[in-house]
Amino acid sequence: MKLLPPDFYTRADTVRVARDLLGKMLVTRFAGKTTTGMITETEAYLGAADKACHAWGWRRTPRNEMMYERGGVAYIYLCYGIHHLFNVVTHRQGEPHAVLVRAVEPVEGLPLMLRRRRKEKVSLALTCGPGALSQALGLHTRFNGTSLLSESIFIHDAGQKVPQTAIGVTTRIGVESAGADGLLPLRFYLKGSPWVSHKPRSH
DNA sequence: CAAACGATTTTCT
DNA sequence: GAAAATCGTTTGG
Repeated sequence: MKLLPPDFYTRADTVRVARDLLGKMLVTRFAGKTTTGMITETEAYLGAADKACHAWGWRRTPRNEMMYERGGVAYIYLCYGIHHLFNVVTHRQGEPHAVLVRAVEPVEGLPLMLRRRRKEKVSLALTCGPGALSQALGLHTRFNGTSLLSESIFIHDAGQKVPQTAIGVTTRIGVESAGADGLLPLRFYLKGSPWVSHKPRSH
């Protein structure tokens, strides 16, 4: 198994990291129970210059503190009082960039995912959407700051090839209030995969 | 200290 | 398609 190395995450090009994360395996292992999802959809958040980013204008609060860490740790925060959103912190320490994981394809530990989601049957709703996949994989805010090379949360390359031409690009979801930055093409997904939170527009 | 607000999901009409 | 659910964080007085 090829664990993604530290320098995968510390790169300054967060867009590149967001693209490279597609097709990789996101694994959680809590109390010996493993769940795995293949990453199918991501969004890049580009630090102080990005109005849609929590760290826009170098805003620094207890919540977004982890974004300022060296790339390679998890930034998990509570959204709408209900949903735990999982981000991969990128770039060097002091540069608050991150990649939001918005959807995965279930790979391993399906029964546990179903139990966590309180669902009977596997469906797209199981792991499509940032709040949904986090719940399925047990990614709770209590794991905020956890290393992505740890025993409990890690990402590995299972050999899935993703050529750049297989990646779809759109604007990010739910950041309309960020003005022009809300229109930047920073959402990436595996073309043709049903495991994405919003279907690409058809003509 | 009070009040508004989410990088969403689910349910109901 | 609209609206509720739900609460920690952030902001303003």
